[in-house]
Amino acid sequence: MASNRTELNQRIWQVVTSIPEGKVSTYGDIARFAGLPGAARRVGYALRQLPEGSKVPWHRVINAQGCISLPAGSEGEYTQRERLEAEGVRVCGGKVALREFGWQP
DNA sequence: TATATGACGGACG
DNA sequence: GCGTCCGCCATAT
Repeated sequence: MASNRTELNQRIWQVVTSIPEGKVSTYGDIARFAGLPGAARRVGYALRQLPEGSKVPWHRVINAQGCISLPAGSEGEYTQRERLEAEGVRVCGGKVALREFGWQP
């Protein structure tokens, strides 16, 4: 058996990869889909460990408020915003309209 | 074993 | 709508 850490990361990444292009999801929802309701923080921790060049569309993951959780002005925040807009997800005032782009299985 | 931390979420005033 | 506090899970030290 691999460590829980590896399995949970794999499971979380799997869910994130399942998000279709042009849609976004929240940490809490992902945690729920991964079988860990309430472990939103754990999702953030897993995404933080993602290596560059991973095929995981981590930019489609935002917080329940529809905002990018990364520090404003940081490289990650910039990259995420650019990628979302490139996929057709409109980011107004640093916020995303979950009513329209929120992905639900 | 205990304490602090984190790309969070929800409740409360 | 905004700022604050507490709870959740796993990891790191």
